[in-house]
Amino acid sequence: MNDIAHHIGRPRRSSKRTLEEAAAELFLEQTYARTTVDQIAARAGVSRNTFFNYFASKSDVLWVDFDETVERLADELAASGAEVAVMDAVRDAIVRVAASHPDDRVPWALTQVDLMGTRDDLEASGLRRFMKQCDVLGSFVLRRLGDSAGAVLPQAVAFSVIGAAAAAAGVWASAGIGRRPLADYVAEAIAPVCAGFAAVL
Amino acid sequence: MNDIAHHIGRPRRSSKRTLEEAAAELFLEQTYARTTVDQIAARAGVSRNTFFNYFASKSDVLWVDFDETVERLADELAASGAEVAVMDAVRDAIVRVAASHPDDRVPWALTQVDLMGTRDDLEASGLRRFMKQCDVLGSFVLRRLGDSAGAVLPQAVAFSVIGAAAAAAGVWASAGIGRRPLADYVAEAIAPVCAGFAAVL
DNA sequence: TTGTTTATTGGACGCGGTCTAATAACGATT
DNA sequence: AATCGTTATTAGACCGCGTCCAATAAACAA
Repeated sequence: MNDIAHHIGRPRRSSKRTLEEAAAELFLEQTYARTTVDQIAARAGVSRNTFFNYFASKSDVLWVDFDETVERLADELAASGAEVAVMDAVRDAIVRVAASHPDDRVPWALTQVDLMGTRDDLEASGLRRFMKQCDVLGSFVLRRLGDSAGAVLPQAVAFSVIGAAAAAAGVWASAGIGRRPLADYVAEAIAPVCAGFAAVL
Repeated sequence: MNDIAHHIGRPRRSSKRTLEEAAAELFLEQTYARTTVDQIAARAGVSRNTFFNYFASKSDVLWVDFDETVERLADELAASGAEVAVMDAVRDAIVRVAASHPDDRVPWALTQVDLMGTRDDLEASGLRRFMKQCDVLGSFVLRRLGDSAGAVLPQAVAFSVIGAAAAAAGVWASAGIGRRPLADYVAEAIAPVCAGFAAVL
């Protein structure tokens, strides 16, 4: 994952960051849809196949910032003690993850959605990440509650809380310069959801 | 949209239903991922281009049932009177839409997700529908609340409620034979979310 | 020098999706 | 019956994403 520590074998010629920056330039010039993988690779000075060596798909380059911060959700959840109520643990973990996101890094995916009507693979990559977070959160809630809550509620918690957080991220991204920190938006969005579930769990 | 009433021009040789049934057979035989558009068209007795004449994309064939029922959400929302509280209107509208769904029709999209790890375009089509419902619901909440609720809450309502409903649909789909009606799952999932927002709006 | 490991590269392929132009099948008009 | 307008189907070409494989290049180690 890191760019350092390659003691053996041929050294890397490029990096995720390099490719992301090359892609970012092209996205600004001609939008995401009109930018081909060949162009990104060419501007980064590597071949097309090398691009796929760093990213599994073209759209993955839109989510590097997002992926880096949201990877920590599982850790934050695991770090919560069993004495704190489930929904409080959920809310605090998500807000902490949001707070750890650098204020100036807006994932490209969120800006390009507004720019043009959300292309296919962009949506694919978005839902993949959405579902992944739901998996993480849903299994946590299921562990904490056991079978007592039935099959629906844990899933409902996961989908609605992550959904509210996604909505907050969207508003945050489109708020432009002068926006408040991401964690503020997220906290406002998920607090009612968590409160609602806390009342029935 | 309907298959009838083509008084002028060349009559249609196929229909969405025909193509969907041809696709369903192939999906059962070899899963969604391993089925090509050419195969679907061939089994339905038409050319590949004709398929795209009925569906905008391969994955759209997975959602015909879903699309048909969920198209009514906007109407249900519009039919609600201004005297009923916002979140009550939202909850009732969604439950009514869910109740109108025939119990035996499980959208292919929901079954194929379990079957194999959710292919790209399947996810793309899923998020497209998710976002569309969020648009419908979000603009309704915005109309009802005006600017008083800020920018985040209406979006948060839309995303979390639709998210909860999607979770319910997923549980419903994977519950197999003997499951309760879809509306039961949906009502259980979205009630806490609606209650949570009702407390702060 | 030789071997090992890893990264890069080129080339080919399949598939989804778009586009255009040609054609086929209908009703209506003359 | 011949013609016209309308709509559906079709063939064909094209682009771009993503995958696969074999060849090569660049490092280190023995």
